[in-house]
Order: sequence, then C-alpha cells, then structure tokens
Amino acid sequence: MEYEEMKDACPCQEVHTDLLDRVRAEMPDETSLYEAAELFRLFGDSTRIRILSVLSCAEVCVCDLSQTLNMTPSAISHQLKLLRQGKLVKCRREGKSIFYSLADDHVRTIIRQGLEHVEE
Amino acid sequence: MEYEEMKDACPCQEVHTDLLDRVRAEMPDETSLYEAAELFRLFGDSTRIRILSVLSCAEVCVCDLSQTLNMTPSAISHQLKLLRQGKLVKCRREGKSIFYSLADDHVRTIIRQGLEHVEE
DNA sequence: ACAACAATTGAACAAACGTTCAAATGTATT
DNA sequence: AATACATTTGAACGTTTGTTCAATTGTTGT
Repeated sequence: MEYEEMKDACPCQEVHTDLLDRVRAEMPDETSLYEAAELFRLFGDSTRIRILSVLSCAEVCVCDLSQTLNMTPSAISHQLKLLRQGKLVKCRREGKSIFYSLADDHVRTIIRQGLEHVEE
Repeated sequence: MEYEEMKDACPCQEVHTDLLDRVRAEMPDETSLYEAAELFRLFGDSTRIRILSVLSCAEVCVCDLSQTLNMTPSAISHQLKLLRQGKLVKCRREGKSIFYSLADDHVRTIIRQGLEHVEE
C-alpha cells in the first residue's frame, strides 16, 4: 500500500518502469550477489590481501607470514581463519608448523584483476 | 633487539629465508596492495554490490535504485558517495534527477569474476 | 516568491571489525 | 613426564561501518 503510493509519487517510475523490469530480469539473484559481496569483503582488508599476496608466490607457514608482514602470529591466525572459512586458502600441518597456500587459482586471478585496476 | 631474538627463536627463519626473500621480491608494493584492498572493500558490501550490479545493466537515477533495492534514497545516496569517491561510478544531472552509471568496464569485469567464483 | 520533489548531508546509533593479550592446543624433543 | 615452540582461541578493546532521521541543497513548475 505504502509502497504503491511511493511508486506513484515518483515521476521516474512512470518513465523507467520497463527499464527497471529489464534490470530486474537481468540481475543476478540476491543470494549470488550476497555471496560475491562476502567474497570481496575478504579481499577488502590490507592484512588479508597481503596474506593472499604472499600465498600467491609460495606456500608458507604462519611463522613466515608473521615475519614477512611484521604482525603477531595471533593477528595473522585470526585472519587466516576467516580466509579458511571463505575457502580462499587451505593448509596442511608439517610437524609443529602449519603451511598455508591458496585454495585455487581464482584467488590469484581476482587479486591480479584488482591490482590491474588500481595501477592505472 | 627483541626482533632479532624473535627471528632466532623461529626455526622456520633458518629454513625459509631464501623463500621469503623471493616472496618479498615478487610481491606487489604495499601501496598497490593497500589500494587494491580499498577497491575490494567497496565491492564487499551487499548494498554496494547490488547498486553496481544494477548499474551494470543500465544507467538509472537514485530514485530508481531506491525502488529497485527497496531502500531509502538516503541510504543509497550515502553508498553512492563512497562509490563515487572510489571512482567506480559516475553521474550526470538531468533536471531534478541524477543518473548514475559505471565509471568503466573494469567494474563490470570484477563483479563478473566474483560471481563466477561463487557460482561453483 | 513559493511549493514540490530528487538528492545530498551530518549527527547519532547499533552492529561488525581487527588487533591485542592471556590462555589453550597440538607436536616434537629430552 | 616435562619443556619448548607453532599455532589457535576467546574475551576485551577501540575503531570503522551502514542505516536512520532530520535538515539542507538544487531544480522544476506555478
């Protein structure tokens, strides 16, 4: 009811109704977009993208990450947990150390894409 | 001093020094990574990615966005401001309305990439 | 000049976030 | 069993974030 009134109140509505219908038809479903946002959110923090960037080069242990990025193992570990949950990285234990690597090549691609966009 | 001790305390260091040197050499510079993170952060919110997704289909006014996404013009406008600052969208005025569109094709590409990754 | 409308803005607020710290877990060494 | 070390975990903290609300700006029509 309210919504209908709002619709009428906006002159745009009259003009752009078919446009919006087309947009609605073409749009990816809400769930996919929500998941894509969740994915990008993981890349959207400098600590996490630096971790992923290191893992783009090599498989390394938490200790190495901690040294390379000059952050505490705890801070790194918390972020690794998020990256693991998001299926962006995988890990394997070797003695006391745990080695992390990218879960798949998509991750590398996405980072490259982002870097390409900013380096212009 | 403390840092040196930490270094010695970690057996990894001895083992992976050359690896880490190689990683450091290959890594993009801090600034690029930071900017890439900032870019991805913009895609990492469901409201913003939905806005961008609409703009991938068509140039629309704030009013249209507000209706399509079922959110207040104010909320939309706040997010559009961030997208404008990040150079992801551009706008032009036409009478009382302001029409938004994607700033360039990269944006479309990045969204597509993200969607591809989640739809698997 | 005034009313109507599209859009923007700033302050306020709750929710989500990232790091720190202390404690815990798991593995190898003695 | 006990120690040492790599990593993880949970609680706490200050900071950032997204939305709401009320007020404002800019444009059109009367």
